Amino acid sequence: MQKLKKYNVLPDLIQDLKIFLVESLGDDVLIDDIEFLRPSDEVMGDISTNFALKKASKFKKKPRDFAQELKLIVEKSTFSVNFNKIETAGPGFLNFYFSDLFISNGLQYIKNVDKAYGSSNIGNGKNIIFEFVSANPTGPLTIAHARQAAVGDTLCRIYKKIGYHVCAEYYLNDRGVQIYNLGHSVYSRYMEKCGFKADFPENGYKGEYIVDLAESIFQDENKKYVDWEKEKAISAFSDKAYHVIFDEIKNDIKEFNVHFDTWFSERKLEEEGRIENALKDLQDKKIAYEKDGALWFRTTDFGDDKDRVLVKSDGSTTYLASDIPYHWDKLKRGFGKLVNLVGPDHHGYISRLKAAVDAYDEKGSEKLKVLIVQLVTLYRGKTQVRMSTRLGEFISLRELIDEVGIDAARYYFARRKPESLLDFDIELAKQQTPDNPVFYVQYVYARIASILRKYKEQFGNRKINPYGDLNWNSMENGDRSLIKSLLRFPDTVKGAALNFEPQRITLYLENLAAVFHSYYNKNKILDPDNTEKMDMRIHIIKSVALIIKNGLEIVGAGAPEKM
RNA sequence: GCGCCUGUAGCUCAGUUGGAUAGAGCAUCAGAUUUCUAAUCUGAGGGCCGCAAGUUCGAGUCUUGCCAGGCGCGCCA
Repeated sequence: MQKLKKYNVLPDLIQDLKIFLVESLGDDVLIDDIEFLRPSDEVMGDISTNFALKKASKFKKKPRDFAQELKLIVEKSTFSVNFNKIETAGPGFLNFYFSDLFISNGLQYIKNVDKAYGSSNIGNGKNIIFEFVSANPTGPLTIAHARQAAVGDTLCRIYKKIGYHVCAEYYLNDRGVQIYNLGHSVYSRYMEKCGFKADFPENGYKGEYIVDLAESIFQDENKKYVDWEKEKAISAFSDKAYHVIFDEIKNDIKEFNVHFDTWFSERKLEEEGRIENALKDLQDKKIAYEKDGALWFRTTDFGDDKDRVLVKSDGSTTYLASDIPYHWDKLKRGFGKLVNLVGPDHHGYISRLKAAVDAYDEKGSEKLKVLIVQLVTLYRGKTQVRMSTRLGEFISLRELIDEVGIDAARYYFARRKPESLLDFDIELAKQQTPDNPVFYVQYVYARIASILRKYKEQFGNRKINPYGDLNWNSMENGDRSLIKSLLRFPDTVKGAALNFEPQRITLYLENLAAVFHSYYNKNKILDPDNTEKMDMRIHIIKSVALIIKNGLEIVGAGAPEKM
């Protein structure tokens, strides 16, 4: 007699079942032909396959007959122990219902691996780099940056979970015309402060923070710079200003629970001569040429609709000129996948960037994934808040953290598909009403924490059954449904990662929370008259709490013990 | 004009990458607490999935063409 095949994790069961079916059916079937999905309704089973429906014609059989054959094959196999029943249904679906053995094994597995539950080794240690935010250090981060930060950080956490070696990087534009504008703006405010009439730059930054910076320099060094030659002073002010602003950016990002591994400096790229080298390289390869006194990148060779300027006729370089060696550097560092999160205004830039990486590596553009993170439309109640960094009108990340709170903000940003526009009503978000789904999810954790406190208080002296000795016979349908929700977590993490869709995590959490709250209302957990059931349920809700906490952590929010 | 995104309930959005009877929250209405946290739960109403063709056993999902909205198309960043 063959040994029965027991499983702990859903993906493993499905994978082996596919392999088994391929072996049983012979050469004509590929593993990718077989697909398992989740029926829309629980009464239609826990997992189901449409294989019979899809391939019946190939086997010259009627779909329902074919499904019936498959049903018998699995029933006779060593897999049958994982299923309570298998049924053919509809036009030719085959529906599988989990056995209590599979369900209880699954729960036991969650308990055993604890915090690692949901992790997998799909990435197999491959290197992936996420570049996001990368805002110019010329002003505070806005709410649009906040969304990018939240989405990027969450994606990084998800990819770590599925076994990738992840690098989160911030590309710092610490040179160039915007940094000059920043210095010039502060210089003008400083000169005004010192009683001189100063010309404010046309594209200068008009925010109040510029005045504050000038004020602070005046406090520290008084009228020291008044006699300096203008350009020299502006250069000094540029340096001072961007360091102060960049430090604030770093602080805000850290407080927002967002982690960067590396901060890549454009200025350093220039100082090391790598921009120049890259341009020379392109010219040697004849994919850059001079025309009208400028240097052009022949991006049309790579599918762009027109060539792009690298060096302007005034001798200064464009962003693209720096981005080329920067992205080559990413490839040199051994990243097999480059993910860039950018705003929708950079959309036209994608083909340029693809050309840049292709110029270095034939497969460069396959490795590069540019994810557009859409804008946030901000509301205060019904009124839309218009934003412009240069005009100094915005809601900063700092204000967002202060007003809305980190948990709610992070959760809110993770909740929507990155490429969808997001309406963010500050008034609503800061009200902390039940409208806010993060509280609904966090409440699960707080409720369970409360039950566990009470359990310890009332039954703390009781000897608790070792986990393996739990009596699963007392499982009811409510228990089964709740555990089955828990078994979906690993696949959810995988799907969120491979599709770059963090909202799948929050969606899962809200669904799990709904299942739990409903369960809570119907089932008494602490029941001294039935300690076997109580022990079992304590283990179930501990696992629920574990996954809620794991899930919230992925989106950067916390799980409070009390609310 | 070209390109990208979006269009699903009154509102905000899901829809597991082509599956079975299209879902949830809010709002509206009707209920639930001698009980572990009511920030909760149970139920009801609410739909031309923008429109029209096509692909096939099967389409909210894929293709094409329209319609509507948003954004981008510089020797700006």
